Amino acid sequence: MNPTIKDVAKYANVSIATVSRIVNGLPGYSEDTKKKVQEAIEALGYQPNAIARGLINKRTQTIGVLFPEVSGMLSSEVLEGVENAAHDGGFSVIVCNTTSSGKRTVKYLRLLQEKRVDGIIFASEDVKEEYYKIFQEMKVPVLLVSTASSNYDLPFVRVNDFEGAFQATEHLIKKGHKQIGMIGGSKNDPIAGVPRMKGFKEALQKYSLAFSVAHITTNEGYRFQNGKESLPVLLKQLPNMTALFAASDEMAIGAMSAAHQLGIKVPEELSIIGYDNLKIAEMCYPALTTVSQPLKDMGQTAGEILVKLIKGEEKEAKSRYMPFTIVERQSVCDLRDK
Amino acid sequence: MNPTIKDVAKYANVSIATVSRIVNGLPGYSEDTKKKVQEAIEALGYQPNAIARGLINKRTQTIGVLFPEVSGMLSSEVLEGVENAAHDGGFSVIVCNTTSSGKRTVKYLRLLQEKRVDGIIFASEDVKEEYYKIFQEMKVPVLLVSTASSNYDLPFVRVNDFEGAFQATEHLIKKGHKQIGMIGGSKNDPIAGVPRMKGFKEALQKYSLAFSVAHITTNEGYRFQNGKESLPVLLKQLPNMTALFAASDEMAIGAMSAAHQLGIKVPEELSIIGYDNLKIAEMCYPALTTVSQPLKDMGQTAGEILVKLIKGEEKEAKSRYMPFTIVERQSVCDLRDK
DNA sequence: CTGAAAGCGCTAACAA
DNA sequence: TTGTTAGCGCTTTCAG
Repeated sequence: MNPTIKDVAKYANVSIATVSRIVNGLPGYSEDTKKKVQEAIEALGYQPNAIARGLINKRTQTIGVLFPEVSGMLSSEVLEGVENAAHDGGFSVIVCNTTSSGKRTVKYLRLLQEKRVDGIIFASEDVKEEYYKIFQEMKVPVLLVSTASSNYDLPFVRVNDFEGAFQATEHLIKKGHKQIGMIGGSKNDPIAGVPRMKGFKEALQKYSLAFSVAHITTNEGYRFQNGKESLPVLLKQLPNMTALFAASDEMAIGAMSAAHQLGIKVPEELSIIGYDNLKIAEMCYPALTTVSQPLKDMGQTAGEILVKLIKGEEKEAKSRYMPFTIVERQSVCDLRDK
Repeated sequence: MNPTIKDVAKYANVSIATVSRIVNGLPGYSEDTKKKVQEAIEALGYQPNAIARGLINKRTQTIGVLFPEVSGMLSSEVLEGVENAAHDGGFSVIVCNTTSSGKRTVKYLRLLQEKRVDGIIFASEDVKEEYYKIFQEMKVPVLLVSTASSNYDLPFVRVNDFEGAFQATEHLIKKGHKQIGMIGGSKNDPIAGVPRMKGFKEALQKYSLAFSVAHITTNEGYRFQNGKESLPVLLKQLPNMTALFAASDEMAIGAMSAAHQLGIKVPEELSIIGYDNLKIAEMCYPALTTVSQPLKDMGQTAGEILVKLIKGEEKEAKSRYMPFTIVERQSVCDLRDK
């Protein structure tokens, strides 16, 4: 067994209260006893038991983070930021992979409740009523990252997707493109689906360019495969398309891959702009021009806000829109050059 | 405050001991009281407090996982497997990002010790003496994933890197390549560095092909940038190289990117084989032929073994070499066709 | 079948 | 400056 505070007290010939004070840096002892106790701690290799502390303090110094997919490149960057902020604030993070399953999410939420985590970060998924109820039961701060809740008032940290999509499309337009298509997400996705399509549409309209349903393909997910399969159908719908906006980098790269196979040159014959700025965006060829979400920063910010909320340094959580930028690489060509 | 076992007992007019028995599925009560208690639990929304349980059971149902970089694509796949296995076994996982810093690693280990985690998974990094000492102090099972310890006897789950590299090289040779180069890792890396270079070298020798220091470039890391910068120097050292083996997918793709920029066609003029089979391997163009490590499986297996060890279902942990395969895609051409 | 009570390791009054 | 003591919420003997 690990030595306990009692062992230390006995070894140093003091009471456990004194040891506790010294360990916690509270006032109330002489330099002399302090030294004695520290020697005892050293000699015994004493480590305070965080579990016992948690029981009494009602604080576990732990937060839970829920992702739909921990191995996704998007999640993992966000996670890194969260973990970093948590660590700096003296918290540990428990990761939960919901796999987008409602049952699993609820199960995890219950678990986090039993483990008495001090706060929760919920990422990239819509908040169902079920979840919201548990959040309320738990009475711990909850923060949404790269998602928002349509139905409930929960603080979030994310990018303005409408704006991001709008500017991405505008970027294409300003490069002289007039026939622009979009590989979109799901119509039922109120977070990454609808707003990005809306941003695309409104950008076209602002510049008086043609827009119809034929300009967009929708997809179940935002993966490579979705993009790859979407390109041919978009091409059929919009034969003289010179540029496209994909609602995710993975889809953009899928489209790029399909283009290669079809013998379509990127960007000479087809310009592509993505969304996310994952690490792969600069690894593919040609390197992908994309809307950069500050993923790690978003995680970090969410973590920091959550920690402040837990510590009571901040009372009301205010939502944050994070700035995005358009990162120009090689996948978009300028039509005006010709 | 959350309701406690006391509240339930009072509500149901029984003792806390009885509630405890029912909650834990132990025998010793009538159907009648069981019903009463369950109603009380329902009515109060009682959730057992895992912290209090942990204090008494000396089990937190939590494991710690340490990665040098949680946002790496390799780490995140392993993490997914670990999380999955842990969850199935009734454990939560705390992630720790060591950033390859010794100090930070030690700090985390201490933290996990204080939090009384039941086991540890240590990934992708060499085990320093400092760490090993803490492992021993903690007296919890430790499992290494995709790494091994040269100095200490710790169970691991990984791929045989020498064999993987050997077969990757052999694959190139069997496709008729004779001038083969390698973009290697670090000479000081006993895990992914040395064995892969050795595998490369011995494969060449087995087939009586030329080998010299000029056939390998070494790198600090295994990143895209390393590969990108390595290609030109390797090309200078080995001007008539027709194929190369990169010690990681990221480096392979970096080399591919550099090749594109130099106007070298892959695979027609230069074949490339990677190592890892990350998700990006099938996303790049041409899709990367590579040595596939079953990353998620490795994490899953490690998680499962650790859980068994914790539960005492297994006494001695045996190390496991996981099978790898060569995934043929489009980045290697067959010279014999000509 | 059920309850009283001890105690897990610690913190925080309250005394001394 | 120090020690005593009462819990935190739970499990687990040990009686009844």
